[in-house]
Amino acid sequence: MPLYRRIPKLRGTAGGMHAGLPEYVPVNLKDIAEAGFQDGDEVSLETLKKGLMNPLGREKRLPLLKILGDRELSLKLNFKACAFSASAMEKLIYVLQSCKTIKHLHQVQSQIITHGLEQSDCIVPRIIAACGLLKAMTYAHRVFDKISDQNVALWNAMFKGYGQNELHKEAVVLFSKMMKFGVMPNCFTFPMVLKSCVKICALREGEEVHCFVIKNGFRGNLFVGTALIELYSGGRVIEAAYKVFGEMVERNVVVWTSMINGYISCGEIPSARCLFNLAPERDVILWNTMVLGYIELGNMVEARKLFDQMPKKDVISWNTVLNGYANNGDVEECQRLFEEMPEKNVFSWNALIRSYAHNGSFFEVLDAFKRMLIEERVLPNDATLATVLSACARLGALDLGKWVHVYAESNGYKGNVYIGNALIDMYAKCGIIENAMDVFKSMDKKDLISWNTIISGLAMHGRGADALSLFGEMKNAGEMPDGITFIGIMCACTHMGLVEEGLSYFQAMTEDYSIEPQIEHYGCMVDLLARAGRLAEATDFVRRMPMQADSVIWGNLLGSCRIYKNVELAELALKQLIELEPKNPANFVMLSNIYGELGRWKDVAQLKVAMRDTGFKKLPGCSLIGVNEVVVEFYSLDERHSKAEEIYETLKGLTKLLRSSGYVSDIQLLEQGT
DNA sequence: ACGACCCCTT
Repeated sequence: MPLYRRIPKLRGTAGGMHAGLPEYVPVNLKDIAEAGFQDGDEVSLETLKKGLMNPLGREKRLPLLKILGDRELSLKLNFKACAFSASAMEKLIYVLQSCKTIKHLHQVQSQIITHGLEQSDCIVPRIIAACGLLKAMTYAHRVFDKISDQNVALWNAMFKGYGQNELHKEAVVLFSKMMKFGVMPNCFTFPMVLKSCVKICALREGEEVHCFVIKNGFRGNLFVGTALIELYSGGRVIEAAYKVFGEMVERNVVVWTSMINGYISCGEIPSARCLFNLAPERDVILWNTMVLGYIELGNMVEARKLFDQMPKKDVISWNTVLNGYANNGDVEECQRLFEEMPEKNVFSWNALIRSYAHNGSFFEVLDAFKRMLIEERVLPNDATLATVLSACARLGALDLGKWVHVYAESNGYKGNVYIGNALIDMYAKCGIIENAMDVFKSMDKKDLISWNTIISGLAMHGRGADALSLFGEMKNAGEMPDGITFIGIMCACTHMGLVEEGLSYFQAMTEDYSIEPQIEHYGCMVDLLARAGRLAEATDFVRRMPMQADSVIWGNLLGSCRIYKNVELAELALKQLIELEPKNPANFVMLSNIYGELGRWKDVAQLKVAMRDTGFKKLPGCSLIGVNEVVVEFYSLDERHSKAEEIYETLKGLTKLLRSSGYVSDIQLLEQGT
């Protein structure tokens, strides 16, 4: 027990070796100091007793007095050697828990060692826990290995740390080591290890753990049972999960919830609902689970019906349905529900904002965000800022984006990967690739998305060489590229006209990285070839694709046909496009432009008729620019802006300026040619 | 000393 220290540490002049004195004596340095004693004082036991009794005779001190009894001892107080009582131990534990850096932890550890507590059952698990919070599990393992008597609590602390840090594989490996050493797990061990098995889809290992559970008689435990149900549900062996559920003698609402959740995640909603109806007790979490089940299977109507039936709703219930509407694109219902909510938290705001973003209503995203800031009841979190930044990216709202950047940094979101990634994207899309690069470089933790975002950002800005060199750095950093990475890479090659390189990256993607090319990749390759003028090869690529080319591919091909004035292929592309999207007049416009550029006015006229027959008008292209912190949208020949006249005057001036410096537009070329 | 079920992101 930590309360007791060996007597020699509290050196008494009359000797701690006094016959009959218990080997361990509780001491409390703080109390002794508080009672006015000082280091080096020689006191009789009687005095000490009186001093300690004096202030209020707190119960904590009584054991000391009891054990020391009435012996006539004279003690020389040695504060340094004198050790830790409960309160000092608590202090030490508190310090351990509040370690902010690994350096700090080392300092506390040296304290621990000075006091000879480095093997203490009470302290070591806390050290491991502190390592877990500091994401230093390798170090934790070193500490763990140095402990001679590893009890279950220590093992459990390791499992917990691994779980917290997503080191599930390590947890599972450690468990097999534990079994090999013959250490007896307890009821806390199994749920943690099983959870790690679920996380890494280690069903087989999980089954082995299940065997140990049975062997050690833990299968009646509610926590263990819940974990087993989750193991089998996660492994899509719902029958096995149900077997565990059925064999449990005692089931609480958590067990029922896990089982129902298992059916839901296996897509068996009728079974889930059946169990839901049978459940002897339904708490708000079970209701929420069932509502979410319907939502996940796309049944918003049933979800809403259940939601309306709920006897008690918490903020999560509301958010669940809110998110359902947000993800299903029902902005109106989402909005309505949001206003009705009795209590809103940051998730509620995020759902509303995301529903706008999902719907492409980016101005509303910004408005909702501003409203959130003004109302001040709920602070935005990293998810909020990431969504807002992506809206800024879409709108080109650089000023607000910059503002969010400053806000994020002054609110401690500096190390957040989501925000970092969103910032890279925002700056790239707003045209400031240097800032995107700065953000990228400043991130001390980067993930795959950070690399993908900066690579495609550079590619889009025509900085293909930088994109490709970053791809090299990415590999050096040990980050595994995925399909998205290669889209960026191929895009970079396309921009630089590096056809052969592009083709070889495409090959490497499948051969070296075993990434199965998606339609986007084929599209990139078609684009790569077509833009380089190798239209025949591009067409060939389209033919050899394992899937049907979509409108994007044909559209891009049509675009290249315009540049290289290949009418036959353009007509073929248009034919495909009309089949794929008969309602999109933009396709006609493209071919019509090609005819026009070649002076085939008869064909242009014919196409116009065909286009009119479709009955659809081409939506004019829309541009968005940020002016004085406000984003303005305008169309071709748009006169809605209050300063339209001024704008067009400026534009005219700009065009004049461009011409005087030798710029010739396509239209003029056309005029000259005919 | 240690534990389970529901809402959030690029």
